[in-house]
Amino acid sequence: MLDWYDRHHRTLPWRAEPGDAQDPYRVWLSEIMLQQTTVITVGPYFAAFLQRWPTVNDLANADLDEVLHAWQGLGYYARARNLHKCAKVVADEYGGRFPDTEEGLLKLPGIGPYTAAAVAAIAFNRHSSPVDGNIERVISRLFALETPLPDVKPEIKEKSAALTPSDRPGDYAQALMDLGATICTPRNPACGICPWQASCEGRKSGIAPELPKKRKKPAKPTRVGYAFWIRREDGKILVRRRPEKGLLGGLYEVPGSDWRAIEAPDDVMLSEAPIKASWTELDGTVGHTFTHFHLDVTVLAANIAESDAAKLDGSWTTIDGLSEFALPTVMKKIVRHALKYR
DNA sequence: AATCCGTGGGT
DNA sequence: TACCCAAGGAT
Repeated sequence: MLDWYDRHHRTLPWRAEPGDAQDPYRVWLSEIMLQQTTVITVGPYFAAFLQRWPTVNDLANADLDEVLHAWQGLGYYARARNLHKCAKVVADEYGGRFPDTEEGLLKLPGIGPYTAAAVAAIAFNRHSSPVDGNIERVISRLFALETPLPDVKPEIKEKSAALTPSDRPGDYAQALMDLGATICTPRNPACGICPWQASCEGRKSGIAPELPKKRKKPAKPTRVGYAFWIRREDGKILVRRRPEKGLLGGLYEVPGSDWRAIEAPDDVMLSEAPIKASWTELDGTVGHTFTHFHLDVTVLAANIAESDAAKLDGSWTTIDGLSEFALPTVMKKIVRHALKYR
């Protein structure tokens, strides 16, 4: 496997050249960003973070709002909140140095079993065996494990750990992930060029492409709601910061109603507007899909007097000034819709 | 243990 | 279109 890795070595922004020492900060930052996120998506975010905050101490000294702003669009925003929290812990309690063991790393915010093992192996050459989605796929196929996820996870971890060599465990882990990303792919795996084809039980029995088995996910429900596009006399728009926990926590939003499974009567929705006003319903709706539900938002627009605006909580901003706020993708869509139809 | 938590690309 | 999937973690 390491032979294959050396021959097919991918140069990635966070990966040190062969023989060079790894920077734990870069390894950690990349691993957090790569959680449930593709390499191609992470690239520019990683570069921007590294340029703006070259060390963990720099990141620790940033404001959370700055970090969320730099993270906007990447999703799973709890990662950004925990990233910042973790940087502060490392800077303030660990002298700016990451713990160099799996157990030590596991104690830090935002670092779970996978990331602790990955950073320990890649940054500190510890004999750890991270198991991500790629490695779950590779191992379940190699041993033809037909038990569905997540039940089979402990068995995968056991098999994977037994295979991990003492020499270059970090490169070994990255090799397995590269194998899963480029050859042992979810669909149409390229078994013919796989370095493990001779010993792969899944290939022998012809079930490799169907593994790992997973339980079917429940269908996503649709929720509906209103967004209130409120324009002050000077043309500025009202935005507000969402609570720090939960969906899109800590990011900014165009004020809105609750998002409900069933459309509520107009008077209920309007009672949730920040202010009484003469609303104009804009054409069409804004659709967005989150992890566990679809959302359809209707945008209501109103111009309000300066005296009324003074009663409202939030921040008033010009259209251009919106770029200074951390807006999740659904809110960017709402802004675009409002500007198009208003 | 099961649920919550984003987004963009591929098929 | 409607799914699936991606270097998962917190509660």
